[in-house]
Amino acid sequence: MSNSPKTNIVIVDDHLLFAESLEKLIHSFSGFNVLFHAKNGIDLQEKLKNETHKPEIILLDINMPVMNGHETILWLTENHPKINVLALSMDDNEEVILKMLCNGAKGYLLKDIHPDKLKEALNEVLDKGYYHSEKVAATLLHSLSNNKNDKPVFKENEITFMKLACSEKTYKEIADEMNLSPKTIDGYRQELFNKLQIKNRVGLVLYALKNDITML
Amino acid sequence: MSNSPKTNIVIVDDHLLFAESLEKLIHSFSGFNVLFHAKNGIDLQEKLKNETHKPEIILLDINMPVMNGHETILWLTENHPKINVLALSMDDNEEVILKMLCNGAKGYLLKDIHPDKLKEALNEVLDKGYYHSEKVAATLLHSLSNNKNDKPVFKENEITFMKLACSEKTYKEIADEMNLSPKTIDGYRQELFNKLQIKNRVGLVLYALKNDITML
DNA sequence: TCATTAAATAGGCTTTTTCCTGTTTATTTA
DNA sequence: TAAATAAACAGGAAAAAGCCTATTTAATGA
Repeated sequence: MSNSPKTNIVIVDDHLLFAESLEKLIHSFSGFNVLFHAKNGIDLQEKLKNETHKPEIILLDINMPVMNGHETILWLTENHPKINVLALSMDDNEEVILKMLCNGAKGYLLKDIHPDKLKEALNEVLDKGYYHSEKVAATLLHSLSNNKNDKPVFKENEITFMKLACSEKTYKEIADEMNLSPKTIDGYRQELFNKLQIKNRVGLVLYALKNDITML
Repeated sequence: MSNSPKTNIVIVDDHLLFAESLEKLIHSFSGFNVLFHAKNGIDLQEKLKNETHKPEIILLDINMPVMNGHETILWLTENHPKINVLALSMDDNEEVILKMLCNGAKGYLLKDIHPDKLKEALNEVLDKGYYHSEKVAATLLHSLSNNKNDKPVFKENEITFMKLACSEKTYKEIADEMNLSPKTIDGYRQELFNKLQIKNRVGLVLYALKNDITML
C-alpha cells in the first residue's frame, strides 16, 4: 500500500530553474509524480543507482555539460531499456533530433511547446510507447524527402586539413604542421572544393564551422 | 477589497513550457502571483495595454523572435519605468548582460540558477530595487578588470564589408555589390586587418562569426 | 571660404591561393 | 607478383589576396 499509483518521472536538465519549474507543472497534471532531477548524465547515473523506484519516464535535456543528452541516452538504452526517454530541447536541428530518436528516444519535445502538449506526450508514451509531435514529424519528413543526407565522407587527413584551414595559417604552414608537401595539401584542398562544391577557402571555413568540424 | 496583496509578476518568454512551468514555481512562493505571460515584446505591449493591473515585476527573456529582450526593455523603461524588469536568460555573455543592465534591467538571472535564488531575487527587487547574483557580479567585474572592453569600433561600411567577406565572394564582387571601387574595399580590408590584428581573410571571417557580425 | 580631416581611390608589387594536368610512390588485391 | 588503385607530390600559370605609399574627393568646422 505504500505504492503510489502515479507515474514516476525523472527530469535531467542542467537548468535548475527550468527543472524545478517543470516539476511544479508536472505535479499539476494528475497522475504524475516527479521522482527527482539530475543535472546531467553522470548525476543521473548516480541517482538512479541509489533509487529503488525506477521512473517510467525520463525527460532528458540534450545540451548539458559533463555528460550530454546523446551520451546519456546511449547509456540509458543500454542499462535501462525499460525506461521511456523523451528528449527535451530547444534545438530543432534535424540531425540532433534524428540522432536522439535513433539512439532510442521515444519522442522529441521542443521546449517551446504548449504545456498541454507535454501532458499529451507523457500520456501517449505510457500508452503507445512513443510520442511524436506534428512539428518534429514534419521536420523529419522534410529531412528525409529533402535527402541532402548524402553529405560527403571525408578522409582523416582531409578533416585535419579542414580544421587547420580554419585559422590564419597559410597552406605552407599547414603543410609543415602536417608534415606533408604543400602540393599534397593543395590536393586535399582541391578535393574538398570539389566534394563541397565551394569556390575558395572562405567557403571551406564556413562549411567546417557550420558542421562543427573544428578545433576552435 | 478585491485587491490582492500579492506581488504581480509577468513572464515574457517564447518558451511556453518554461513560462508555464515557471508560473507554477512562482505560485509556490508565498506572496507572488503571475498576472499573465507574453510570447515576446509585441505580445507584452498588447497585453499590458488591456490590463488595468500593472505588474510590479517583469521577468524578461532575451532571446525571442519578433521582439527580443533588448528591444523590449528599451520600450519598457520608456513606457513603464515603474516596473522592475529582471532579465532572464541562459546566456552568460558579458556583453549581453551589460547591455540589459545598461538599458534598465534591475537584475540579470541565469536560467540555471537555483529556484531559491529566484525567490530571493524577486524579494530583493521589491525591497532594494535591484538584485545581482554573485555570478553575474563576478562576470561583470571580470569583464571590467579584464578590460578587453576596448574592442574596436567599426564604421558602417566596414561592417557591411565584413559581413560580405563571410562568403565565397571575391573582393571585386563585394566592391560591385557595395558600389565602391575595389581599391576602397582593399582599404577597408587593410583597416580591419590592423584594427583586429589579423593576417588574412580567414581571420576576418572567424572574428565576424565569433562576434555575430553576420548575415548568415 | 579656407584649412582640416575623413573617405574613397590608385599604382605597383609580393605573396597566396586556386586550377589543371601530370608523375611518382605506396597499398591492395586478384 | 603484376595489375589496379589510392595517396602523395610537382610544374607551371592565372587569379585573388595582401601590402605600402600616395593622391583625389567629400565633408566639416572655424
